[in-house]
Amino acid sequence: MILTESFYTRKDVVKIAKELLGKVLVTNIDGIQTSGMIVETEAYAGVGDKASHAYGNRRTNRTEIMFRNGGSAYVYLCYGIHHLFNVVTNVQDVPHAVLIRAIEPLEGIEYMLERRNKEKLTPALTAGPGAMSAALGIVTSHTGLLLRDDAIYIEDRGIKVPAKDIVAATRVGVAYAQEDAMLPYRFYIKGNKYVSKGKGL
DNA sequence: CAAACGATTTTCT
DNA sequence: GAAAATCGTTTGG
Repeated sequence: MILTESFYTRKDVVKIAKELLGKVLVTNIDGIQTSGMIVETEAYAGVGDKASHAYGNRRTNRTEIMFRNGGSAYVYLCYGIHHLFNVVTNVQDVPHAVLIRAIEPLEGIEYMLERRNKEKLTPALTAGPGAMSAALGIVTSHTGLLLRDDAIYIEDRGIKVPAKDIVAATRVGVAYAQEDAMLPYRFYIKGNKYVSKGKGL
């Protein structure tokens, strides 16, 4: 079943990040359906989190999406090249989000390979936030879409991830966040090949 | 209005 | 292992 608004509007973004592991992210873009199981996420706890774009209640045109009610997509362009896909959580005016960092390809693998200009399936196809977005066809113009729309949604296919297979670690690429960079806000499925290497693990 | 920078990936040495 | 690619957002003048 497709996750409903009540899944996203809960207040514990760290818990949601953990629960998203094993869920299936589906995109329907340009008439092509592609999907993959989420194997790696990161929580961004809004106002009090220096690594978040919304730290200190910073409200700009770009971050406005995060202040919405949970269940929207927040797509951000990084380094002018990479489209990073986030899920907005919590209720209106609380800018929490979960960055989806990696998936294990399920459907439409041939189209993902084509989008990424690759010949054969390797973990590099979807391991990492920029790579994953490219494979699924996600771009910044999808920001603000509801995750209940046809274009992008997340569903529960009954995949259960045992608690012992969920690993908590520090987030990637947020060294500038000082003490908040030490928080165990990154979660991934132990042993899964499609988990990104990151930089400091 | 101009300048600096980044929740990354790829490629070259 | 190191550096480049590349542009929207943010911040300062």
